[in-house]
Amino acid sequence: MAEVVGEMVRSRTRDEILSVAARLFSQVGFKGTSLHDIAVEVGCSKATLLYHFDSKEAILLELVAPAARDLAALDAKTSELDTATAQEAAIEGFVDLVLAYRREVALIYADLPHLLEHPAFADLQPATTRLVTTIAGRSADPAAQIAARVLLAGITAVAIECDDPAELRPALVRVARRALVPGA
Amino acid sequence: MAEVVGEMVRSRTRDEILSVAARLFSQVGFKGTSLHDIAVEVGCSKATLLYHFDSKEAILLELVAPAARDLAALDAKTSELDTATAQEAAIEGFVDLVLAYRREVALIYADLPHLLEHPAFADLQPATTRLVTTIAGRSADPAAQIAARVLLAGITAVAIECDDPAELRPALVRVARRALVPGA
DNA sequence: TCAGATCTTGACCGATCGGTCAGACTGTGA
DNA sequence: TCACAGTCTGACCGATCGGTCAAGATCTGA
Repeated sequence: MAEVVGEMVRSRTRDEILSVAARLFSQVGFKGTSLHDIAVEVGCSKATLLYHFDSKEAILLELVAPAARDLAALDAKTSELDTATAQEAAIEGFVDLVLAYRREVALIYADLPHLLEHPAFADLQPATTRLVTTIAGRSADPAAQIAARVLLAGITAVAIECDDPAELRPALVRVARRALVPGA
Repeated sequence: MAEVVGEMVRSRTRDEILSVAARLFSQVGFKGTSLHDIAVEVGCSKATLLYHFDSKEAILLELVAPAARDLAALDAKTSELDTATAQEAAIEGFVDLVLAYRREVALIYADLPHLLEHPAFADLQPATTRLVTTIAGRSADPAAQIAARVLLAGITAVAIECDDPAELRPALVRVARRALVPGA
């Protein structure tokens, strides 16, 4: 029982560090946020941050890992479906993912070149590329690929700014279908 | 004549500073780029950079000013047109603008919150908002507004990565029309 | 009560940051 | 030749950065 309480106490500081860091990283960027900034908002010291995390970068990596993992899972899932089903599932799945992970996606978006250097995210780019292809209806037409990339980037950018995911979801799915699905 | 030669010499270093800074700012961000980084690539000293520009921030502001100005001009131009003509002109004008200023748009994109604090860019957000409305066909439907924002952000993101603007232009215009224009 | 584990911190570190300035170099026109 | 303007720079500045560490506080189980 005491172990559980200990875990909860430890989790509280650690979770608060992640929460504050996520907010600051998405507002002013990874480089625009200092350990000092995070510590002040959490109400602890820089040394506390670095007791819980190996480095500033480790905080970022821990924040974005779940979203990166779910992106890879979505890619894997849609690879197994036929073209039309996969396109629909990819559109809805992607919209749901970016709405669920708005902040994390903002971090990935802002620091993609930097994150791509990290081994943990080596598959991020290929997975994204495959997802683009799926959303383009597996079309070889360059215009369809471009359209898919426009919609993915646009959905991401708008989702990031969003306060009401439930209201936004149908509109995002609709604009993607309209732009990408034949006869939509 | 000597004045002209002097102008050319002065312009050369200054232009090179802007060119290198634009590339570095768009690759690793304003905060991710140091005066030292820029100086090393230009082949001069930090003091030379600050001889030609008042500050690091002044370099950024000078880089993005033309694009911001042309965005405002596009907004002004399309405000005077009827809805359908304005929508089409705004779509094409916006695509042309982001293709012409890919790097500068990347800088604006990455540092928007920071830039919006500067008086010179106070109208950037309102102009962008009006452009969204124009591209949405001046529709009051929130879904149309969302669709317009998705397309603007998506076109911007894809244009930034682009190597061949001439090839990309028709595809960008087409996906915007398809997503936004009734009966397209 | 006490040893050990966990959490926290102030002081400090080397490195880098944006920026300044006195002085040197170059070019020019009188 | 020389005064002046324009360009450039090395050395330096104060501030901030990411990170370390010895030590203290707290909690826990025996």
